[in-house]
Amino acid sequence: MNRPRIRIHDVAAAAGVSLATVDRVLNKRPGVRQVTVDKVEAALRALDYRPDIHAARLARGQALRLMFIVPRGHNSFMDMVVAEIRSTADRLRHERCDIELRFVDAFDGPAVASMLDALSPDDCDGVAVVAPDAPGVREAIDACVARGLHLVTLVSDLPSSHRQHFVGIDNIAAGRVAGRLLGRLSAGRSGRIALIAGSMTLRDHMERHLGCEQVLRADFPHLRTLPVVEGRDFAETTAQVARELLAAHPDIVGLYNMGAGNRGLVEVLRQAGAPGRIVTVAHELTPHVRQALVEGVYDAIVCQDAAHEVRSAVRVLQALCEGGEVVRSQERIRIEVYLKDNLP
Amino acid sequence: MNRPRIRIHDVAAAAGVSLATVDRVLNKRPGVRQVTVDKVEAALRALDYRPDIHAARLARGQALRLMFIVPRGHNSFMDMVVAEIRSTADRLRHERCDIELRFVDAFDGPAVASMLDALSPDDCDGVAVVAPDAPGVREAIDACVARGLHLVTLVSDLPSSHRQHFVGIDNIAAGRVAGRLLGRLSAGRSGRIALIAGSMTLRDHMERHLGCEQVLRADFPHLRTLPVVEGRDFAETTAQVARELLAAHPDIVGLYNMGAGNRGLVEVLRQAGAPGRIVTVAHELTPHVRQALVEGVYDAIVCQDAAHEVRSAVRVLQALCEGGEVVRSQERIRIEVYLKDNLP
DNA sequence: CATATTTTGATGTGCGTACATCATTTCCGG
DNA sequence: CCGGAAATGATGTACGCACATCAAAATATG
Repeated sequence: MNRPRIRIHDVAAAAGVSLATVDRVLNKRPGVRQVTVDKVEAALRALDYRPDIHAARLARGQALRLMFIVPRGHNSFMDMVVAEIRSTADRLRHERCDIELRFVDAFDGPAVASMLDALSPDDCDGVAVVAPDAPGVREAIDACVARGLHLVTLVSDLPSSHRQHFVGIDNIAAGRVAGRLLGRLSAGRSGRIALIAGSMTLRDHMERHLGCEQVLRADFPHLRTLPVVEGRDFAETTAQVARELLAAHPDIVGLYNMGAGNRGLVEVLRQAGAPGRIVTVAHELTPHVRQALVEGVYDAIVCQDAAHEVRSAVRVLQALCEGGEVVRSQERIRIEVYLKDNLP
Repeated sequence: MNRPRIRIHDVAAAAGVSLATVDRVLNKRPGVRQVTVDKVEAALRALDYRPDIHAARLARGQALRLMFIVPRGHNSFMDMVVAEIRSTADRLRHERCDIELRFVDAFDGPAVASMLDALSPDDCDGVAVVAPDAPGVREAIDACVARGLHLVTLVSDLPSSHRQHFVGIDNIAAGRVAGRLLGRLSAGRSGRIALIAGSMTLRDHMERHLGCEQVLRADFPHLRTLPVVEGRDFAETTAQVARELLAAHPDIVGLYNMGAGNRGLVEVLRQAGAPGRIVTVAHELTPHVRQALVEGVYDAIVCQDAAHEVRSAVRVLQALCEGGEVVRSQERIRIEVYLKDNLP
């Protein structure tokens, strides 16, 4: 069961070459004939050699340098992401991994693109970027990867790019969950479902919308959605549009906020004094949302774990940079559902 | 921002002692005066020294030996736990961490106790045990810890013992979630809630029962629970008691299975042809449960992530054994809720 | 066949810690 | 103030790998 560890020495012996040659193959250094490369690789596979990660990092001497690029600006969820990046950076400083955090103007595509364009392998080994779906960003990502940087997208994906991994959730599925919660929690009543997004142009909000509509149309035809209104992810704007919605449509039985701005929305719902009458579903477990859930102003929250996402991004980048392996099950970000009883 | 790493050398210089003395303090070796110990520890704190984990593991030479003790027998959830232990063991073999897996007769207290009693620090450095609430187990755990072994409980806790950590969920809260789901998903109908547990003597099942009753009584008084029946966590027994329940109580509007045996229960519900009429909530996302959720036979699943629990146990044991730090937020096991739309 | 070129071997160093040994200093009681 | 014990310093080795250098061998080229 517990065979002794395989070291480079064993591989060299098995392949009938010297340590130096195995080293050249392992680190893709030039000056080895193809036949020899094949021999060594065969031995590597046969013995299932895997480098001792600790010895490797120690020997490499230099720490891994990772870069996180996130939107600046006040959004409780992003605040949680940033906080986790900071604390993870703090912890990993002692594990040969330096993490730098850079902010870019919220969803300003060209700014993100030019920040990515400015990165070279001299600056860092890997990048995690919250990628807006804006012109030029995809090209900048592809160029980064072509330059030899390792890159993952975080929270917001750009599937058509060459990013090596996406750390985040499937927002269509998240929208479906929200839709089903609205349908099931509204106890069979008929009426209108109000939909609030941050902006129509945000890919993730639109995907949530799509998923929600899918489920409502298919399984809850007695619930009809109102046109999506935009809260711009600001508390004040969201409060304003929510007030207008509630005033204009007395037959609203459910409300789904696909974006941020929950502080404002919660305030309006509290004033409306309608907890229990309108089923409300929102995203992300920020402090205000949490409070609303406990009070019963919100019924359910669909959520992604910001801390898990950051840690996952770091692990994936480490694996990419060091030629390690990604444990897929560990890196799958869950679509979490919170009721007042399972708050973490 | 990026101060250079602090090494033992720096600490020695700051404390005005030699490397050897710092080493003695760090590794709690004897032969250092208290005043000197204090001096060194002050320097350690002042410089915020943290050992380079990679160098440390490399130097330690010997791999960490962890032991997992889990109940033998067929339970889909435990199968998932075991599978994850195996795959984690496989991965960590190359990271200086050996994991041994031992089985003990399911919930046979004395057997668990004697297995724990037989362990000495020569056998392993840390233990994770699925601890049944049986006579002698608590004492055996306390003795293990007293012997210098590091020990965490997994899935099933023994809060009164000296275990150093519990990896698992709060089952009362899980029961509350189930209760709220039953209440909210039953769309306001009145009637009876059927409750099935594996056994009244299992602490976690009883805790779930407690939580569920709390919520139903407080927030859904129109739903009245039936006495708990035991399915013994076997598919056949569970099917049998479920059949009897459904036959005896035509006014059942909801059913909560707190234990295992879901394969049998699903079969009965399918035959009863009542999907949509009876709200059903169960635990753990095993293959059969998953299928039932997709079909609509089950409405919601309350769940803990077996893979996460195993990885968490390993990380915590590593930290305990190596004097590292436990990242609490990372090790909090979530009470997950699954609908058909957010299946992983 | 001689020379140039490529490929391979031999060998060494450094990473930061754990752990061991032995020499030296400090301390304490008598 | 002496002797023995305790405390501390000095030093070295090992861990497994990355990376570098130079010599030796194999191969290619004209």
